[in-house]
Amino acid sequence: MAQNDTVTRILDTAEVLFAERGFAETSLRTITSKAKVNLAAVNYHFGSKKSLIQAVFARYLDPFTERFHGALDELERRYRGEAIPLEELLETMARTVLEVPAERNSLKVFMRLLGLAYSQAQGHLRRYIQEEYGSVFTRFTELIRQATPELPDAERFWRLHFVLGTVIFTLSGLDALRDIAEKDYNEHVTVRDLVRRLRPVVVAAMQAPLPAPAPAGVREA
Amino acid sequence: MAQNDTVTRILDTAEVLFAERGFAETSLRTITSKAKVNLAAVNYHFGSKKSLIQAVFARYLDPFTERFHGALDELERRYRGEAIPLEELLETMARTVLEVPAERNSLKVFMRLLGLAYSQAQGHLRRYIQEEYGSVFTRFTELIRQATPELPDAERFWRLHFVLGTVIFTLSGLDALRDIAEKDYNEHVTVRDLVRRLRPVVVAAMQAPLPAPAPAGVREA
DNA sequence: CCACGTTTGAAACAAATGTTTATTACCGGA
DNA sequence: TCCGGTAATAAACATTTGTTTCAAACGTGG
Repeated sequence: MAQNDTVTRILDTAEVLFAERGFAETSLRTITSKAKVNLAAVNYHFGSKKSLIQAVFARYLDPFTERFHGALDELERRYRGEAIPLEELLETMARTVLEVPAERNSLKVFMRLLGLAYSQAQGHLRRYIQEEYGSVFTRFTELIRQATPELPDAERFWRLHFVLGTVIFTLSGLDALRDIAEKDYNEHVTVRDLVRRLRPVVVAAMQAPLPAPAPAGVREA
Repeated sequence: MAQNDTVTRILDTAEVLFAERGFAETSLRTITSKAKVNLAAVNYHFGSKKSLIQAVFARYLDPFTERFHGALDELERRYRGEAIPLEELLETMARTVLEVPAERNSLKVFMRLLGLAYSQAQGHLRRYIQEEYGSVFTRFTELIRQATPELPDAERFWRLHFVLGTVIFTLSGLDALRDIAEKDYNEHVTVRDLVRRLRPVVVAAMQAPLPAPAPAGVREA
């Protein structure tokens, strides 16, 4: 029991500090002192700081992928081979992302961590996430493909990343943006609120008219 | 001349390393050894690592703001008090962003730095950029406001950042994404090409229907 | 050519970091 | 009760970090 308590307290403290300051900017001493555990406990229970970072992500992503696979199973069952509508897919994705951390009231922490996973260098983290959780993303993009047959493959590829950029960028900079929004528009912004605002924008982006064809013969370095 | 050479070589090296690995993950020793200058040169010429980071940004943002102000002057002259169309404003922004680093073939570095400025903690950097370059952004958003009178202020604020996220995320990760796109779709992607694809998506995002009103009484931590 | 302010250089500094090492405390099963 | 391994603790370790120091080299104006 004592061991579990120490492990949990380290994870709880680490995820908050990581989300607030990033990985390199958060020392093990800051984590352990705030968590009221011994410094060596991190290396004892997790092996290294890198492993601790991965464990922080696993605690969110493991239940997420499980639920998301389940939700996609359910969708495929419901639509029996027919293409699942785009809105339905995006909605399911959003709902699952919101569900998992809601159980611990840590939605904004999870969002910020996702942002950090992309923006911070941390090659080991990207590799870990890709290897451990890449398959669910592949499955999702394949369903998106079936939902948007009118889009050329390359166009869909780029638009998915456009949209991904919107979501990740906004959520990873949420704290700073929230401060401005609160000051300028006197509006308290929750993550849920942001998702509500994101929905029509993301749909519109995916369904935007195709770009004008590329002018021929134009070369660039 | 030798002094200028040292300063320039530090800045050239630092901006590349910062863009690749982030600020905290790039040590002064890595910078100075790669730039073939003495370690103490950074503190001598810039005072501190923080100031070096700011100087890296200033080298891009100074010419950018100058050009952008000029371009906006020209637009306002052309439209003489009437609201400038949204597309025109976005087009001008895009053109200016592309122009400045194009002179040094460093678009992706510039974009990546912009992304880091948002995502990395670095409170001093955000403060510096806000104080030094906030006015040109304020001017731009005011023109955007006049171009989209149908949008509530808060909604426009968030959509601008959604769009900013799309652009910065895509262009800063251009190399990696380009590789995938080339491999999977056998398509060589230029920056111009990407801007062409971005245009309808950005416009659609700004003009998307308003989100459903927030459910009342829902609170969140 | 000299003198003086500027720049470079090698070395040292203090502080902080992740990790390891022994030692002690704990605690459930024989 | 005593033994076993597991966990917690304090201390030390080896690196790495940004910064400072001070002497040497440089170069330019008199």
